[in-house]
Amino acid sequence: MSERTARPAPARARLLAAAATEFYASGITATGIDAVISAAGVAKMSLYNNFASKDELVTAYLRERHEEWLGLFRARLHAASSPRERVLAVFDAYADHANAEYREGWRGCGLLNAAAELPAGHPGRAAVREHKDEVEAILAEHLAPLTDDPGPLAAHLALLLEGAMAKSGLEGSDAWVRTARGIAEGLLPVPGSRRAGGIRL
Amino acid sequence: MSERTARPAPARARLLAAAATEFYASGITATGIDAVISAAGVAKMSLYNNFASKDELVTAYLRERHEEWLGLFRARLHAASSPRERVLAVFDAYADHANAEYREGWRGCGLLNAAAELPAGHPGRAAVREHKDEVEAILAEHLAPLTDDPGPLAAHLALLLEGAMAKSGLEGSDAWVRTARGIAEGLLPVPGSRRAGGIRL
DNA sequence: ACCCTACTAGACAGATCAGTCTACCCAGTA
DNA sequence: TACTGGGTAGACTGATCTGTCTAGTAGGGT
Repeated sequence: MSERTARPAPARARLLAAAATEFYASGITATGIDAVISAAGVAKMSLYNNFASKDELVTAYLRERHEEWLGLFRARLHAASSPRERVLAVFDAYADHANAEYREGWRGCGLLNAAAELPAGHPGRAAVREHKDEVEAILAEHLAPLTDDPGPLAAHLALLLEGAMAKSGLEGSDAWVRTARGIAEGLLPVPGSRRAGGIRL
Repeated sequence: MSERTARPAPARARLLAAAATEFYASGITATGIDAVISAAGVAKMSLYNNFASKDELVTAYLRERHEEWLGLFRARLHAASSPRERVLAVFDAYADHANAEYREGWRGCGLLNAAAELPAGHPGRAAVREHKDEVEAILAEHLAPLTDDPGPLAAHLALLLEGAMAKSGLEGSDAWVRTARGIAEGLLPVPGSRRAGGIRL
Protein backbone atom coordinates (compact mmCIF):
# COMPACT_ATOMS: atom_id res chain seq x y z
CA MET A 1 0.00 0.00 0.00
CA SER A 2 3.05 2.22 0.24
CA GLU A 3 1.56 2.84 3.70
CA ARG A 4 4.30 4.94 5.29
CA THR A 5 7.02 4.26 2.74
CA ALA A 6 6.44 7.05 0.24
CA ARG A 7 10.01 7.33 -1.05
CA PRO A 8 11.20 10.90 -0.64
CA ALA A 9 11.09 11.30 -4.41
CA PRO A 10 14.64 12.20 -5.45
CA ALA A 11 13.35 14.99 -7.68
CA ARG A 12 12.01 16.97 -4.71
CA ALA A 13 15.22 16.58 -2.75
CA ARG A 14 17.35 17.58 -5.72
CA LEU A 15 15.18 20.60 -6.32
CA LEU A 16 15.56 21.73 -2.72
CA ALA A 17 19.32 21.22 -2.88
CA ALA A 18 19.56 23.18 -6.11
CA ALA A 19 17.31 25.92 -4.74
CA ALA A 20 19.56 26.20 -1.69
CA THR A 21 22.59 26.78 -3.89
CA GLU A 22 21.02 29.02 -6.49
CA PHE A 23 18.76 31.17 -4.31
CA TYR A 24 21.55 31.78 -1.85
CA ALA A 25 24.19 32.65 -4.44
CA SER A 26 22.12 34.90 -6.71
CA GLY A 27 19.12 35.98 -4.69
CA ILE A 28 15.61 34.60 -4.93
CA THR A 29 14.05 37.09 -7.33
CA ALA A 30 17.03 37.07 -9.65
CA THR A 31 17.03 33.27 -9.85
CA GLY A 32 14.69 31.88 -12.48
CA ILE A 33 12.93 28.57 -12.31
CA ASP A 34 15.01 27.38 -15.26
CA ALA A 35 18.25 27.92 -13.33
CA VAL A 36 16.91 25.81 -10.47
CA ILE A 37 15.69 22.91 -12.56
CA SER A 38 18.82 22.79 -14.66
CA ALA A 39 21.00 22.85 -11.53
CA ALA A 40 18.82 20.06 -10.14
CA GLY A 41 19.00 18.11 -13.39
CA VAL A 42 15.26 17.75 -13.35
CA ALA A 43 12.39 18.40 -15.74
CA LYS A 44 10.28 21.50 -15.29
CA MET A 45 7.18 19.43 -14.66
CA SER A 46 8.94 17.70 -11.78
CA LEU A 47 9.12 21.06 -10.08
CA TYR A 48 5.43 21.76 -10.60
CA ASN A 49 4.50 18.23 -9.53
CA ASN A 50 6.25 18.82 -6.20
CA PHE A 51 5.51 22.49 -5.64
CA ALA A 52 2.49 24.51 -6.66
CA SER A 53 4.53 27.53 -7.62
CA LYS A 54 7.94 29.14 -7.32
CA ASP A 55 6.63 30.85 -4.22
CA GLU A 56 5.99 27.51 -2.58
CA LEU A 57 9.49 26.40 -3.44
CA VAL A 58 10.75 29.58 -1.81
CA THR A 59 8.75 28.83 1.33
CA ALA A 60 10.17 25.30 1.46
CA TYR A 61 13.64 26.76 0.92
CA LEU A 62 13.20 29.08 3.90
CA ARG A 63 11.89 26.30 6.11
CA GLU A 64 14.90 24.19 5.16
CA ARG A 65 17.34 26.95 6.06
CA HIS A 66 15.80 27.08 9.52
CA GLU A 67 16.10 23.31 9.93
CA GLU A 68 19.65 23.41 8.66
CA TRP A 69 20.67 25.95 11.28
CA LEU A 70 18.91 23.96 14.00
CA GLY A 71 20.99 20.97 12.96
CA LEU A 72 24.22 22.93 13.28
CA PHE A 73 23.11 24.30 16.62
CA ARG A 74 22.09 20.91 18.05
CA ALA A 75 25.49 19.50 17.17
CA ARG A 76 27.18 22.36 19.03
CA LEU A 77 24.75 22.10 21.90
CA HIS A 78 25.50 18.40 22.26
CA ALA A 79 29.20 19.17 22.62
CA ALA A 80 28.64 21.89 25.22
CA SER A 81 29.00 21.02 28.89
CA SER A 82 28.09 24.18 30.78
CA PRO A 83 25.37 26.84 30.54
CA ARG A 84 28.02 29.26 29.40
CA GLU A 85 29.10 26.97 26.56
CA ARG A 86 25.51 26.33 25.64
CA VAL A 87 24.90 30.04 25.13
CA LEU A 88 28.05 30.37 23.08
CA ALA A 89 26.97 27.36 21.04
CA VAL A 90 24.52 29.68 19.31
CA PHE A 91 27.41 31.81 18.11
CA ASP A 92 29.38 28.72 17.15
CA ALA A 93 26.49 27.40 15.07
CA TYR A 94 26.42 30.64 13.11
CA ALA A 95 30.19 30.48 12.68
CA ASP A 96 29.85 26.95 11.34
CA HIS A 97 27.25 28.28 8.99
CA ALA A 98 29.60 30.99 7.75
CA ASN A 99 32.39 28.49 7.20
CA ALA A 100 30.36 26.07 5.11
CA GLU A 101 30.86 25.80 1.36
CA TYR A 102 28.89 28.07 -0.98
CA ARG A 103 29.14 28.38 -4.74
CA GLU A 104 29.85 32.13 -4.61
CA GLY A 105 31.21 32.25 -1.08
CA TRP A 106 29.61 33.27 2.19
CA ARG A 107 27.05 36.03 1.69
CA GLY A 108 25.44 36.19 5.13
CA CYS A 109 22.39 34.58 6.65
CA GLY A 110 20.21 33.16 3.89
CA LEU A 111 17.07 33.92 5.86
CA LEU A 112 18.04 37.54 6.47
CA ASN A 113 18.96 37.95 2.81
CA ALA A 114 15.64 36.49 1.75
CA ALA A 115 13.68 38.77 4.05
CA ALA A 116 15.55 41.76 2.68
CA GLU A 117 14.37 41.12 -0.86
CA LEU A 118 10.89 39.79 -0.12
CA PRO A 119 8.07 42.33 -0.54
CA ALA A 120 6.39 43.81 2.52
CA GLY A 121 3.55 41.36 3.11
CA HIS A 122 5.21 38.15 1.96
CA PRO A 123 4.72 35.18 4.35
CA GLY A 124 8.41 34.40 3.99
CA ARG A 125 9.19 37.50 6.02
CA ALA A 126 7.10 36.12 8.87
CA ALA A 127 8.97 32.82 8.62
CA VAL A 128 12.28 34.62 8.98
CA ARG A 129 10.96 36.58 11.96
CA GLU A 130 9.92 33.33 13.59
CA HIS A 131 13.37 31.88 13.08
CA LYS A 132 14.96 34.88 14.74
CA ASP A 133 12.46 34.73 17.60
CA GLU A 134 13.31 31.09 18.14
CA VAL A 135 17.02 31.86 18.26
CA GLU A 136 16.41 34.55 20.83
CA ALA A 137 14.28 32.16 22.87
CA ILE A 138 17.11 29.64 22.75
CA LEU A 139 19.49 32.30 24.03
CA ALA A 140 17.15 33.20 26.87
CA GLU A 141 16.64 29.53 27.76
CA HIS A 142 20.32 28.81 28.16
CA LEU A 143 20.94 32.12 29.85
CA ALA A 144 18.40 31.30 32.54
CA PRO A 145 20.80 29.27 34.72
CA LEU A 146 23.25 32.17 34.61
CA THR A 147 21.11 35.12 35.59
CA ASP A 148 17.80 35.94 37.25
CA ASP A 149 16.69 38.15 34.38
CA PRO A 150 17.83 36.68 31.07
CA GLY A 151 15.66 38.92 28.90
CA PRO A 152 17.86 41.98 28.53
CA LEU A 153 21.04 39.98 28.13
CA ALA A 154 19.35 37.75 25.56
CA ALA A 155 18.34 40.87 23.64
CA HIS A 156 21.89 42.17 23.83
CA LEU A 157 23.31 38.89 22.53
CA ALA A 158 20.67 38.65 19.83
CA LEU A 159 21.64 42.10 18.59
CA LEU A 160 25.31 41.14 18.53
CA LEU A 161 24.41 37.99 16.65
CA GLU A 162 22.35 39.67 13.94
CA GLY A 163 24.87 42.45 13.61
CA ALA A 164 27.60 39.90 13.17
CA MET A 165 25.66 38.05 10.50
CA ALA A 166 24.89 41.22 8.56
CA LYS A 167 28.46 42.49 8.70
CA SER A 168 30.12 39.15 8.06
CA GLY A 169 27.87 38.64 5.06
CA LEU A 170 28.99 41.95 3.62
CA GLU A 171 32.63 41.05 4.02
CA GLY A 172 32.41 37.37 3.16
CA SER A 173 34.19 36.11 6.23
CA ASP A 174 33.39 34.77 9.68
CA ALA A 175 35.54 37.42 11.37
CA TRP A 176 32.64 39.44 12.74
CA VAL A 177 30.97 36.33 14.09
CA ARG A 178 34.10 35.51 16.03
CA THR A 179 34.34 39.10 17.26
CA ALA A 180 30.73 38.97 18.43
CA ARG A 181 31.38 35.68 20.17
CA GLY A 182 34.31 37.22 22.01
CA ILE A 183 32.19 40.17 23.14
CA ALA A 184 29.41 37.83 24.21
CA GLU A 185 31.88 35.81 26.25
CA GLY A 186 32.81 38.96 28.13
CA LEU A 187 29.17 39.80 28.79
CA LEU A 188 28.26 36.43 30.30
CA PRO A 189 28.24 36.25 34.08
CA VAL A 190 31.16 34.18 35.33
CA PRO A 191 29.89 30.95 36.92
CA GLY A 192 31.55 31.56 40.29
CA SER A 193 30.19 35.02 41.14
CA ARG A 194 26.70 35.09 42.54
CA ARG A 195 25.37 38.54 41.56
CA ALA A 196 23.49 38.12 38.31
CA GLY A 197 25.87 39.29 35.63
CA GLY A 198 28.15 42.31 35.51
CA ILE A 199 26.10 44.09 32.90
CA ARG A 200 23.56 46.82 33.52
CA LEU A 201 20.37 47.13 31.45
CA MET B 1 26.86 80.22 -20.95
CA SER B 2 25.13 77.97 -18.43
CA GLU B 3 28.63 78.01 -16.91
CA ARG B 4 27.87 76.58 -13.52
CA THR B 5 24.08 76.83 -13.73
CA ALA B 6 23.20 73.55 -15.43
CA ARG B 7 19.69 73.19 -14.03
CA PRO B 8 19.44 69.83 -12.23
CA ALA B 9 17.01 68.59 -14.85
CA PRO B 10 13.80 67.71 -12.98
CA ALA B 11 13.57 64.37 -14.75
CA ARG B 12 16.72 63.06 -13.10
CA ALA B 13 15.62 64.19 -9.65
CA ARG B 14 12.17 62.69 -10.07
CA LEU B 15 13.68 59.43 -11.23
CA LEU B 16 15.90 59.25 -8.17
CA ALA B 17 12.97 60.02 -5.90
CA ALA B 18 10.84 57.36 -7.55
CA ALA B 19 13.70 54.86 -7.43
CA ALA B 20 14.07 55.52 -3.70
CA THR B 21 10.41 54.69 -3.12
CA GLU B 22 10.09 51.73 -5.46
CA PHE B 23 13.43 50.01 -4.92
CA TYR B 24 13.04 50.27 -1.16
CA ALA B 25 9.47 49.00 -1.05
CA SER B 26 9.71 46.11 -3.50
CA GLY B 27 13.40 45.32 -3.79
CA ILE B 28 15.70 46.28 -6.62
CA THR B 29 15.52 43.15 -8.75
CA ALA B 30 11.77 42.86 -8.42
CA THR B 31 11.24 46.48 -9.49
CA GLY B 32 11.11 46.95 -13.24
CA ILE B 33 12.18 50.03 -15.09
CA ASP B 34 8.56 50.64 -16.04
CA ALA B 35 7.50 50.89 -12.40
CA VAL B 36 10.17 53.50 -11.78
CA ILE B 37 9.38 55.68 -14.76
CA SER B 38 5.65 55.55 -14.17
CA ALA B 39 6.14 56.47 -10.49
CA ALA B 40 8.38 59.30 -11.61
CA GLY B 41 5.89 60.39 -14.25
CA VAL B 42 8.64 60.45 -16.80
CA ALA B 43 9.23 58.99 -20.25
CA LYS B 44 11.41 55.94 -20.62
CA MET B 45 13.88 57.83 -22.75
CA SER B 46 14.33 60.35 -19.94
CA LEU B 47 15.69 57.53 -17.84
CA TYR B 48 18.13 56.43 -20.50
CA ASN B 49 19.15 60.02 -21.21
CA ASN B 50 20.13 60.40 -17.55
CA PHE B 51 21.45 56.93 -16.77
CA ALA B 52 23.22 54.49 -19.04
CA SER B 53 21.39 51.50 -17.61
CA LYS B 54 19.26 50.29 -14.74
CA ASP B 55 22.45 49.28 -13.02
CA GLU B 56 23.68 52.85 -13.10
CA LEU B 57 20.39 54.02 -11.61
CA VAL B 58 20.87 51.46 -8.85
CA THR B 59 24.36 52.76 -8.17
CA ALA B 60 23.03 56.33 -7.95
CA TYR B 61 20.25 55.08 -5.67
CA LEU B 62 22.78 53.53 -3.30
CA ARG B 63 24.94 56.64 -3.26
CA GLU B 64 21.88 58.71 -2.44
CA ARG B 65 20.93 56.48 0.48
CA HIS B 66 24.38 57.05 1.94
CA GLU B 67 24.05 60.82 1.53
CA GLU B 68 20.60 60.73 3.02
CA TRP B 69 21.83 59.01 6.16
CA LEU B 70 24.75 61.42 6.43
CA GLY B 71 22.21 64.26 6.36
CA LEU B 72 20.20 62.74 9.20
CA PHE B 73 23.36 62.12 11.16
CA ARG B 74 24.75 65.62 10.68
CA ALA B 75 21.51 67.11 11.97
CA ARG B 76 21.73 64.94 15.09
CA LEU B 77 25.42 65.66 15.45
CA HIS B 78 24.75 69.37 15.32
CA ALA B 79 22.30 69.09 18.21
CA ALA B 80 24.69 67.02 20.35
CA SER B 81 26.76 68.78 22.99
CA SER B 82 28.99 66.11 24.48
CA PRO B 83 31.10 63.25 23.16
CA ARG B 84 28.59 60.88 24.68
CA GLU B 85 25.72 62.50 22.83
CA ARG B 86 27.73 62.55 19.63
CA VAL B 87 28.19 58.81 19.79
CA LEU B 88 24.53 58.28 20.49
CA ALA B 89 23.69 60.60 17.58
CA VAL B 90 24.61 57.70 15.30
CA PHE B 91 21.85 55.62 16.89
CA ASP B 92 19.46 58.56 16.74
CA ALA B 93 20.11 59.05 13.05
CA TYR B 94 19.19 55.43 12.40
CA ALA B 95 16.07 55.83 14.54
CA ASP B 96 15.10 58.91 12.52
CA HIS B 97 15.62 56.80 9.45
CA ALA B 98 13.30 54.09 10.79
CA ASN B 99 10.63 56.63 11.64
CA ALA B 100 10.50 58.27 8.22
CA GLU B 101 7.63 57.64 5.83
CA TYR B 102 7.77 54.71 3.43
CA ARG B 103 5.16 53.49 0.99
CA GLU B 104 5.08 49.99 2.46
CA GLY B 105 6.41 50.87 5.89
CA TRP B 106 9.84 50.53 7.39
CA ARG B 107 11.70 47.53 5.99
CA GLY B 108 15.17 48.05 7.43
CA CYS B 109 18.29 49.70 6.08
CA GLY B 110 17.97 50.21 2.34
CA LEU B 111 21.67 49.67 1.84
CA LEU B 112 21.70 46.42 3.79
CA ASN B 113 18.64 45.21 1.90
CA ALA B 114 20.26 46.06 -1.41
CA ALA B 115 23.45 44.23 -0.52
CA ALA B 116 21.44 41.19 0.47
CA GLU B 117 19.93 40.83 -2.99
CA LEU B 118 22.88 41.96 -5.07
CA PRO B 119 24.94 39.13 -6.61
CA ALA B 120 28.35 38.30 -5.18
CA GLY B 121 30.64 40.53 -7.23
CA HIS B 122 28.34 43.52 -7.76
CA PRO B 123 29.99 46.92 -7.10
CA GLY B 124 26.93 47.93 -5.10
CA ARG B 125 27.99 45.51 -2.38
CA ALA B 126 31.29 47.34 -2.08
CA ALA B 127 29.42 50.64 -1.82
CA VAL B 128 27.37 49.30 1.07
CA ARG B 129 30.49 48.00 2.79
CA GLU B 130 32.05 51.44 2.46
CA HIS B 131 28.99 53.03 4.04
CA LYS B 132 29.19 50.69 6.99
CA ASP B 133 32.93 51.29 7.34
CA GLU B 134 32.31 55.02 7.40
CA VAL B 135 29.70 54.64 10.13
CA GLU B 136 32.11 52.60 12.20
CA ALA B 137 34.81 55.22 11.66
CA ILE B 138 32.39 57.89 12.85
CA LEU B 139 31.69 55.85 15.96
CA ALA B 140 35.40 55.44 16.66
CA GLU B 141 36.04 59.14 16.06
CA HIS B 142 33.48 60.29 18.61
CA LEU B 143 34.44 57.55 21.01
CA ALA B 144 38.05 58.76 21.06
CA PRO B 145 37.48 61.49 23.70
CA LEU B 146 35.85 58.89 25.96
CA THR B 147 38.36 56.06 25.98
CA ASP B 148 42.02 55.36 25.17
CA ASP B 149 41.17 52.45 22.94
CA PRO B 150 37.99 53.15 20.97
CA GLY B 151 38.41 50.27 18.53
CA PRO B 152 36.79 47.43 20.48
CA LEU B 153 33.97 49.57 21.78
CA ALA B 154 33.33 50.94 18.30
CA ALA B 155 33.11 47.36 17.04
CA HIS B 156 30.70 46.48 19.82
CA LEU B 157 28.50 49.47 19.03
CA ALA B 158 28.66 48.78 15.30
CA LEU B 159 27.43 45.25 15.90
CA LEU B 160 24.57 46.51 18.06
CA LEU B 161 23.71 49.01 15.35
CA GLU B 162 23.62 46.52 12.48
CA GLY B 163 21.78 44.00 14.58
CA ALA B 164 19.21 46.62 15.46
CA MET B 165 18.73 47.57 11.83
CA ALA B 166 18.32 43.98 10.72
CA LYS B 167 15.87 43.12 13.48
CA SER B 168 13.88 46.34 13.33
CA GLY B 169 13.54 45.91 9.58
CA LEU B 170 12.06 42.47 10.10
CA GLU B 171 9.53 43.78 12.57
CA GLY B 172 8.78 47.09 10.91
CA SER B 173 9.36 49.24 13.96
CA ASP B 174 12.11 51.27 15.55
CA ALA B 175 11.87 49.32 18.82
CA TRP B 176 15.13 47.43 18.37
CA VAL B 177 16.98 50.61 17.46
CA ARG B 178 15.83 52.16 20.72
CA THR B 179 16.81 49.02 22.62
CA ALA B 180 20.25 49.08 21.03
CA ARG B 181 20.61 52.75 21.88
CA GLY B 182 19.79 51.99 25.50
CA ILE B 183 22.38 49.21 25.64
CA ALA B 184 24.94 51.47 24.00
CA GLU B 185 24.27 54.14 26.58
CA GLY B 186 25.09 51.64 29.30
CA LEU B 187 28.32 50.66 27.57
CA LEU B 188 29.68 54.20 27.23
CA PRO B 189 32.18 55.27 29.87
CA VAL B 190 30.65 57.86 32.17
CA PRO B 191 32.35 61.23 31.70
CA GLY B 192 33.33 61.60 35.35
CA SER B 193 35.20 58.33 35.94
CA ARG B 194 38.77 58.25 34.71
CA ARG B 195 39.36 54.58 33.96
CA ALA B 196 38.56 54.08 30.27
CA GLY B 197 35.18 52.49 30.21
CA GLY B 198 33.64 49.83 32.39
CA ILE B 199 33.47 47.27 29.67
CA ARG B 200 35.98 44.58 28.94
CA LEU B 201 36.84 43.77 25.32
C1' DA C 1 0.72 -9.06 -18.56
C1' DC C 2 -0.98 -5.05 -16.51
C1' DC C 3 -1.08 -0.70 -14.28
C1' DC C 4 0.45 2.98 -11.67
C1' DT C 5 3.56 6.37 -10.28
C1' DA C 6 7.39 9.26 -10.87
C1' DC C 7 9.81 11.14 -14.10
C1' DT C 8 11.46 12.98 -18.86
C1' DA C 9 11.91 16.42 -22.97
C1' DG C 10 10.34 20.04 -25.06
C1' DA C 11 6.79 22.97 -27.21
C1' DC C 12 3.93 26.55 -25.91
C1' DA C 13 1.33 30.81 -23.89
C1' DG C 14 1.26 35.25 -22.10
C1' DA C 15 3.46 38.54 -19.42
C1' DT C 16 7.24 41.30 -18.43
C1' DC C 17 12.01 42.42 -18.73
C1' DA C 18 15.85 46.02 -20.29
C1' DG C 19 16.87 48.77 -23.76
C1' DT C 20 16.38 51.21 -28.64
C1' DC C 21 14.28 54.10 -31.87
C1' DT C 22 11.42 57.53 -34.12
C1' DA C 23 8.80 61.49 -34.25
C1' DC C 24 7.00 65.10 -32.00
C1' DC C 25 6.57 69.12 -28.53
C1' DC C 26 7.71 73.27 -26.28
C1' DA C 27 10.39 76.87 -23.82
C1' DG C 28 14.23 79.73 -23.88
C1' DT C 29 17.45 82.28 -26.44
C1' DA C 30 20.43 84.22 -29.96
C1' DT D 1 12.25 83.81 -36.56
C1' DA D 2 14.81 79.90 -36.21
C1' DC D 3 17.58 76.88 -33.65
C1' DT D 4 18.43 73.95 -29.79
C1' DG D 5 18.03 70.86 -25.88
C1' DG D 6 15.36 68.50 -22.60
C1' DG D 7 11.44 66.47 -22.61
C1' DT D 8 7.26 63.47 -24.36
C1' DA D 9 4.54 59.08 -26.07
C1' DG D 10 4.63 54.89 -27.61
C1' DA D 11 5.98 51.24 -30.92
C1' DC D 12 9.35 47.80 -31.16
C1' DT D 13 13.09 43.96 -30.36
C1' DG D 14 14.66 40.05 -28.34
C1' DA D 15 15.32 37.86 -24.22
C1' DT D 16 13.49 35.80 -20.20
C1' DC D 17 9.96 35.03 -16.87
C1' DT D 18 6.35 31.66 -14.60
C1' DG D 19 3.41 28.28 -15.55
C1' DT D 20 0.79 24.70 -18.66
C1' DC D 21 0.40 20.95 -21.64
C1' DT D 22 1.30 16.76 -24.24
C1' DA D 23 3.36 12.55 -25.19
C1' DG D 24 6.35 9.30 -23.91
C1' DT D 25 9.54 6.34 -20.80
C1' DA D 26 11.25 3.39 -16.96
C1' DG D 27 10.49 0.54 -12.94
C1' DG D 28 7.98 -1.75 -9.15
C1' DG D 29 3.89 -4.25 -7.46
C1' DT D 30 0.27 -7.37 -8.22
